[in-house]
Amino acid sequence: MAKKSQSLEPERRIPQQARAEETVAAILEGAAQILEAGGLAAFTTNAVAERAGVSIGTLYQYFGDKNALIHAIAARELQAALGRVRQALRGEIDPSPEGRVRAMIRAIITAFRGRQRARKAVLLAILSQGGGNELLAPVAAFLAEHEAEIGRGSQHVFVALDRPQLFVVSRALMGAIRAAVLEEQPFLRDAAFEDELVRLVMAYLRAVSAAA
Amino acid sequence: MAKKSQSLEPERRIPQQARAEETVAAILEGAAQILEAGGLAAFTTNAVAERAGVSIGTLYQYFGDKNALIHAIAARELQAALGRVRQALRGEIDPSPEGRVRAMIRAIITAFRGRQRARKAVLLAILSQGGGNELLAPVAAFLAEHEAEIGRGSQHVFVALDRPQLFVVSRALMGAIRAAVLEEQPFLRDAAFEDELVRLVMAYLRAVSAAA
Amino acid sequence: MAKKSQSLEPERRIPQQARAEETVAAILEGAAQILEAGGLAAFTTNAVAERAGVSIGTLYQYFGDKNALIHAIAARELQAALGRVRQALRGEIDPSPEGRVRAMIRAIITAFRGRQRARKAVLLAILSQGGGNELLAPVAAFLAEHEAEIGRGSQHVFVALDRPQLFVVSRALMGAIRAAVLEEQPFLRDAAFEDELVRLVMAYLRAVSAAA
Amino acid sequence: MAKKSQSLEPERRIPQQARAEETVAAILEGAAQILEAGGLAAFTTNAVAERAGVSIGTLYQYFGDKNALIHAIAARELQAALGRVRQALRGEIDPSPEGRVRAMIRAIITAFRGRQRARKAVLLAILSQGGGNELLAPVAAFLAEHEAEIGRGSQHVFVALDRPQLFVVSRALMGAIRAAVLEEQPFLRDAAFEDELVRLVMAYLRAVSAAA
DNA sequence: AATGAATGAGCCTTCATTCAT
DNA sequence: AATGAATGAAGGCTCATTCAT
Repeated sequence: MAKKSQSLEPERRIPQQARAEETVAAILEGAAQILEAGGLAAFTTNAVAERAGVSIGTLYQYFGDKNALIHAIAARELQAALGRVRQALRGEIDPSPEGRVRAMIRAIITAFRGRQRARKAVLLAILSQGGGNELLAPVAAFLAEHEAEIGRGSQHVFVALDRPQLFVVSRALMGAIRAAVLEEQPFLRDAAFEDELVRLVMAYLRAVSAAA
Repeated sequence: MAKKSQSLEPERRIPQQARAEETVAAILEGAAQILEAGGLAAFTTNAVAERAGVSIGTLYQYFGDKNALIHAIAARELQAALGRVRQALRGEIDPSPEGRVRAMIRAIITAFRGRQRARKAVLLAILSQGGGNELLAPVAAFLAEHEAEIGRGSQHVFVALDRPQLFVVSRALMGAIRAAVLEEQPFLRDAAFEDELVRLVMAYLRAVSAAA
Repeated sequence: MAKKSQSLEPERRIPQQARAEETVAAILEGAAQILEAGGLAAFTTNAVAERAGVSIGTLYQYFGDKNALIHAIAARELQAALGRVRQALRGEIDPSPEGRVRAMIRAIITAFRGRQRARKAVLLAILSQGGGNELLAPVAAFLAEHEAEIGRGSQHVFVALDRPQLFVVSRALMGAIRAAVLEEQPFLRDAAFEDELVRLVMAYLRAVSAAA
Repeated sequence: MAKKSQSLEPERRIPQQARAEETVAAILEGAAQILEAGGLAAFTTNAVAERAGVSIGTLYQYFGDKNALIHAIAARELQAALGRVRQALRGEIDPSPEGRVRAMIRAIITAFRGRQRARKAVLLAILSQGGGNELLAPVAAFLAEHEAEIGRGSQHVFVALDRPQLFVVSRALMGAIRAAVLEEQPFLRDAAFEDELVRLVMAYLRAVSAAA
């Protein structure tokens, strides 16, 4: 794989017309489909272009190289996932801390369902080029933001977490979910899995607050 | 047409002479070095052979295909890592459950130093072909063995964990450590980080045992 | 892993531009030249591409694999040979059955001159993969067509031949010619040789029709 | 394939001891088995050595290169075939010309049964290197010898065939049989096939003698 | 803006052959 | 005589990328 561009955004040509945006969207969608259907092995620029119904030349008009394309889908998938989490958190009712934690975990797990292969492939591709860091930032930010929310409120069970503590919970939680995705664990959909994740987070939060 | 091999062991020829064993060792070492130096992208059979100071034909005499080679290093690296953890656990004194947990976590963190890229690359390669399951056996064995140890003793705080629970703790713990490594977090060496990990695991274990 | 193709026609891409058709023609011609010059041993995809003045990638754009290429030249050579036979049959005058048989035999012998090595190589290649059957269709069609012609006319000496009989005459005839060619027999050009072949075929046809 | 030796006989070392002869026999038998089982594609020197239960080095002690090995089996197979034909001709009873012809044809067909793949592979290999001529000598000799026999006797239906005539019948006959073998025609075992061959030869012989 | 034919570096793999033991 | 580990030239094939139209 050539290493030329690291940018998350298309670089060659910034779409300025409606048609161009459609083209970019088609390419991105085609890429996601290829990934979902055949994994990273089937993910060739030619295959993506064909699936997108676009010529290979056009693809290169919007994505400087294969890398740029991968980063673009990664970003797209990530945004979509975060959006779904945010969405899922909107409707939540149970205001207890555990209720909130569970809501968040469920939202995340849910966000990770569907197009699992594509997600896995993207993850793998990103990781294999050491470009993962940029993508973690939004996740961390999201967690921090909602962690804060959880700590707030009348019940206020939790003290605020410091940096390392925030790091540990968030990465531990994501680590478990990510592993389930990457290893294609069947219990990803089980209620028991969700329960254990809730237990993990809650136990940690309580322990931290007890120590304070 | 090539006949694909999935075995962890070299398949083509089982070394019968001293020279042959040296050759296999050289290839494995060469492979690890290439991986460490250039990651998966640089990992070509020709490069490995050259680094190992062996002809490409010789490499294929012992490893049916590129895959077999990757599996072999994966197994080797894994054994080495587990060995280092085991080693680190030997010297431990504090017999309390928390002492044991801390010892293990410290051992793992320690084991994660050196040849990180190679380890990462191997992991990626294995994961990207879905062939990882076979490699889990030794890990499971190791965990079972030490879980038993941990659960032993007068205090006996913990009940045995079931499959999903084991998955959650282990992956959460590894997820946090891995993230710290990959993101090159400075607090990787801090005692505070270790403390939080211990807190996480202990809190979870207590919560599980309390629920039982 | 490559996906094997058995089709007689280029499969990868059906030429849609004039340039593409030229390219395919160039490849086919290059392949025939390589075969003629160096036989099957020299027939490597790289050599063909180079001789054709085309990149190896381009070759594979039109021929899924080496096999597809061989089948394509085989089909081409066969068509050409049949064409020459057909051509040679045009000018014939003597309308008697023997006259027709002789015309055909002479046409075949004539058709066997030039690019002999290429023809031989193609034949060998096809046979060595057992894929020859598909190529028999045109030959069968040709024979049927001309057999009908021969059987026509007032004299109507011949009954239609059944499958084994057709096989026997055609292969016997071709066997004798082929042997003469391969062994480079000097009498290949003698009228006497042609006479004997005619005698062989006529005698057989008469025997069959007498038995019916 | 390297082109070094064209000799029919092992060249490196002429077996002078019983053990050596056994070794050569084992290699030849192994080669025939490999050919029968996997065709020309599976016929690698290493595979032959292994099947023969001999080291690759030993194989090269007796056969200078792969070619020499192929020629050796070809010669062996040919001798065996001729032997079987001779054998089959011994017991023949029907002394009529047609009886003799049929006996010979049946003997030849019979000789071609069994190990068809090996025979085919050998034939192909020989032909593809243009080295076939040397192998024809024994066949020609055999045919001449027996042709004479057939023409002899009280009934004496046939005049002696001249060179081109002998060539035509023999090659036509062999051509039909060879084609049936190479194309793996199922009717190779049918009585009808034999009948047609007999008809072909007899018709030709009668035509020649009638003309004389 | 788009097309798609063309490119070619380079990968994986095979297998005939050698030679030290 | 025999062994078998080692060799390495060479072949088939892929795929990211370019550029003339």
